[in-house]
Amino acid sequence: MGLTKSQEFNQSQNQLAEFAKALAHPARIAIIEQLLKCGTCICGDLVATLPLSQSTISQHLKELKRIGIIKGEVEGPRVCYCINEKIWAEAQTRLSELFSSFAGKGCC
Amino acid sequence: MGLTKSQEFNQSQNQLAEFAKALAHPARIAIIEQLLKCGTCICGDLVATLPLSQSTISQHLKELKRIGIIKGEVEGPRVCYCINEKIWAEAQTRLSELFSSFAGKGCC
DNA sequence: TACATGTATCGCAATAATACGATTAAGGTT
DNA sequence: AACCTTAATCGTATTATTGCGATACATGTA
Repeated sequence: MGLTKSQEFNQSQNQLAEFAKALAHPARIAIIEQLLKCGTCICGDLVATLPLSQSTISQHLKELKRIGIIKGEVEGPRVCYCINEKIWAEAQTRLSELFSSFAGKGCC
Repeated sequence: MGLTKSQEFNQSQNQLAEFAKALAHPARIAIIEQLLKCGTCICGDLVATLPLSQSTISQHLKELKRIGIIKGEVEGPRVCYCINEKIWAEAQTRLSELFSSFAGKGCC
């Protein structure tokens, strides 16, 4: 049917998938990298840096905001974006839990 | 246009995005969790566990295999899947690099 | 060889994501 | 108020992803 059956999986699995989805596009990786590096930036900075239009970047920012990874603060006519420390740390924790649960049992 | 402009981003960004994409669906999280827990399993095990059809699960396995996160070994009539340690470790390294590069500079 | 088991692939349908131009909105500045 | 700057949203087109049934394939077993 083409409808992702999220409701058939548990909350932990869906949350992990959401965090991963935030990182699942090179443009969003680039946005996050810039935020990590600069601490803060406005949409216009990203438009100047990335090979995408303003509307597309705005859309990616919206998606990152929806997931919670970043937050934006209105600052006059512009919006200042930065990493949402709390959610960022949570994503880190959840993902590293997943990775570290590998016991290296080897293959068949 | 709808065409992801991967070629406009660097290899590191694309690779990170690919690793994240592997984890960006609850079904694939569930598959990976089962592999982490059991060490190894066949497609039929997953079909018994997950709320998805055999063909859909086979597709997710194919995607995970394409990215390299898992590998499959033919074992008689069945295929034995397991985590590809090397790639798994690389994904872990790359992702934790990203997360740990946060200096906590705070927002505007 | 005929059959059973387990997996991959094909074909299709539907939803989701990506991207852009144009427009709207919101906040300063003159 | 008129205008400029900046960002968000709308509308649309295109590609990607998800999902399933049916079928093909591959490998054992009777």
